Amino acid sequence: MEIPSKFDAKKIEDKWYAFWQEKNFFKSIPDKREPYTIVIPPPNVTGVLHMGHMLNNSLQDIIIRRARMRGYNVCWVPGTDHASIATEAKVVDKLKSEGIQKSDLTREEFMNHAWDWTEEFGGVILEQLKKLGCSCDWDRTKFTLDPEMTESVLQVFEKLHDEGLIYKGFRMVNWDPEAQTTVSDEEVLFEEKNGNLYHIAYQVVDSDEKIIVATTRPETLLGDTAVCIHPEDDRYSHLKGKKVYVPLINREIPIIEDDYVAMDFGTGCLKVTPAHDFNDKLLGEKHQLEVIDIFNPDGTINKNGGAYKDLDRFKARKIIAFDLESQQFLIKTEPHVHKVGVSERTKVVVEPRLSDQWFLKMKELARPAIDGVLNSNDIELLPEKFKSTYRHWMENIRDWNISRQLWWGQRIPAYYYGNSREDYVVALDENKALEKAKIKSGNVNLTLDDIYQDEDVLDTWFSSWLWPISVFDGIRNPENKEIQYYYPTQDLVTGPDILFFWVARMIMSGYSLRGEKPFSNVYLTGLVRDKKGRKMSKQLGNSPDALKLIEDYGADAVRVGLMLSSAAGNDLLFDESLCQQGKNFANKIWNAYRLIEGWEIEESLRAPKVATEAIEWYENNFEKTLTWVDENFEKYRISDSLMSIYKLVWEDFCSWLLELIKPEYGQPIDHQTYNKVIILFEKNLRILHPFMPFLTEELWHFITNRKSDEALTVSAWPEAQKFNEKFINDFELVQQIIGGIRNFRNEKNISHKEQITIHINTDKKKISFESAILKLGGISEINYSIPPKDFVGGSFRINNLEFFIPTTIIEDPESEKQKLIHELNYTKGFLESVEKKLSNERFVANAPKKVIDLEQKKASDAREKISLIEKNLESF
RNA sequence: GGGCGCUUAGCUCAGUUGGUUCAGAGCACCUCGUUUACACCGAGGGGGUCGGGGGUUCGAAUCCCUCAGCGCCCACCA
Repeated sequence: MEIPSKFDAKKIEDKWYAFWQEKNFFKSIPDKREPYTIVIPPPNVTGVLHMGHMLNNSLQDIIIRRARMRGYNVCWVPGTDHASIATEAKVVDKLKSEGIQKSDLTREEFMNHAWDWTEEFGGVILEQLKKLGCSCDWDRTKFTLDPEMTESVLQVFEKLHDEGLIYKGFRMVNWDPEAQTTVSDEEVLFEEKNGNLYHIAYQVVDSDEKIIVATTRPETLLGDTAVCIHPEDDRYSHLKGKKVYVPLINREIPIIEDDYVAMDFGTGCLKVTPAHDFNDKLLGEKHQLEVIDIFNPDGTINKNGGAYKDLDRFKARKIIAFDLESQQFLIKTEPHVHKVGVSERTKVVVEPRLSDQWFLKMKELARPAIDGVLNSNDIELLPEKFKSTYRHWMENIRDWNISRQLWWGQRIPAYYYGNSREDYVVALDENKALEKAKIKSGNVNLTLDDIYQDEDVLDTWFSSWLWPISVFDGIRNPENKEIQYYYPTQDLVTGPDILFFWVARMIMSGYSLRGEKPFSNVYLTGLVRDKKGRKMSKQLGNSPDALKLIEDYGADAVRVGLMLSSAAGNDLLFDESLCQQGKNFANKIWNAYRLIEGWEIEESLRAPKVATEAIEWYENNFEKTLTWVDENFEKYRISDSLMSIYKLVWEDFCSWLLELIKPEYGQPIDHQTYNKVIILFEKNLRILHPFMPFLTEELWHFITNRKSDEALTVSAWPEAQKFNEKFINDFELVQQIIGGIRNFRNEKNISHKEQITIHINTDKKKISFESAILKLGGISEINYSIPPKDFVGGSFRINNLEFFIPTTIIEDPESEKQKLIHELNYTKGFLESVEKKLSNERFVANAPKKVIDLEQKKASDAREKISLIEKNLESF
């Protein structure tokens, strides 16, 4: 068979992926084996693969593939998330481009459009994951809006409502005027903005005096219901109990006192707008102030704004500031930098707004979740540094606003039957609701026409927080075989940005709904950043096209590139050159096989010593590396694992082992060596497979004709064996010696083709791996003796071995001498420092024996070296 | 404002309880090499007072204090 010298990933990737699927290697059904389960962090159904997905799905696939090879019943559940606000925004945009306004549509019409959209774009990202090589059990693909998933969500809503954990509250929430929905606290980003601090004069009623209030939002004065001063503020004490007029609208409002006011900020006097500010709301409640809402849902001023009605909030701010100034209410305006909350999705400034919303009480749910992660270690959270963040958040957790004023999502299963906001029941469908309503209202004559369902939908996270349970139908059928077998899952791999949105909430739902953790390990990856350290995002346009990367470099190469750059839990600065490195590595492995494959086998030949020794060394070395790899996997140090395999294959296998066993040009290889090297190559493929599934599967099938149901992907991960460190150490010395010889050749310009003889200053028995030195050093003969007096040549030292190589190039004796003197002085200085240490009584008294022994060995080695150099110097 | 973390070779980062091999790796760089697997290659090499300062210790990249720079999370100072 003719193997091309370049590995072409494109030619093989689809073939092997189809093969794996056809053979159902990724499929899992409960059996007697131990399960190994991962649920995918479901990407947005209409999303496309970006670098963050590539990173965490590569990681999951590597973990999954290794587990599969280790004999677990591996189940990786894929799926997508309906991402209510993001998807709805996309659909609204699309409709707008077609000249359709959302407000023109009925709920049902809009939903049809949204489903069309989902069917058109949904699942694209899952196809992309296949390109990356992800070995999910695709038959299990779930969507958070699937009917059974929705049913699970609604059941949970009902259950938590019945337990009193879900309640309806008239609360101040973050309102997104663009999307016209509430957003959770976690979806609000604070941005520093340049604004103004307006000093506004409020006329005191029945007095000539004015009181100056500082505010950043003059338009909210339309909703002012008090002015607040600090009770101990002498500047204003005479005004206690008086009233003021709100400028422009001349409404009378009281002056109240509260020590919440900071006397040293602004004028020490605060205007209170309970409808539009979180603090003012609290003040309002405390002092029983009137609440005047001045905004429409779209952020324009409502009828309470009088003359300013229908103005956009920012326009209103300008006009009111202008009016204040022209009517001499505005004392001064100073620039002021402050943080403003913006909606994560739409980037518009959120408006604190009072409205009826549904909430989930979190305090009780948080308790076991805190304990499980921080005390009992039931769940391992990695990297450790996130534990303190987690603790901080969980201990200060606030109730979760789970309602959204959107259509795309699970509609809240609350049905109203009366006029009061409390006249509602929670039920899974309207018939059940009707029955409940009849009972609750006492009115048996109610009909379906008398009840109507809540307009809001549930926050997306209210479905995804159930993900590890709901994908196995563990909500509706808690005792089913699947959930009992697969739950709790093993690992959760995701980005740190959704630790609170999602991870913490899954932990809470797991403990509270199943009484058991949802997963044993949480591994938070770093964020993928560009070379300038910016987070890769669509907005910035700095994220490379994930699919193009796979196209250009091959999936294996991209996976390797990502893994090489991602240290555990640290952010990674992604650079495309890392994919090139991955591609080079793939090509290297490919060519290693090409070399082996090209050898002609001669049955009658016996294995040369150099080959048997080299193989023995490599076998030990392999086991040592494998042990290290396994250890690192346990710690989720995946990139360290890969790096050690990378070095094992490229350096140890290719540069050392293959070079040592390679037969002379045109010569055949012996049967025994050939078989062994094939076995070793195959073992390399096994441990490479999780990282580079396509290439390794291809090569594995090259090696021998496999049966049709055989595949590397379901072969066994090698069991790490005991190894003999002595082989590795001895060979290391030999590597140094060969390095010394090569360096000598380089310096002296001796071609590698030229065979040379060498003297070593020892009459001891031969050095281990002598044959390796002969072969790779290009040495024709080793003499274990110092060279004769008339020797012409040079020398170098490795440890305390001195090597003499004859050369016709005569060194300048003076520079040679200077070099020796320099080395002598350095060694003497070193010896001095070691001796000083050894003569320090406190060192000898305190340091462990091991350390002292080492220092003594260093000293004696140094002495030996000094005498060696001095002897050499005598000849000058 | 509160909390957490980072700063080690040109770049990206390892460095696990302070003690051979602790000053490392990969990439990049320089020199040499068209050797019959691979130039997506081979051989060799240079490069860091471990952010600054102070302390603890026989011994510090590692522990403590402090300063500087950077990042993240949380938080309603109008």
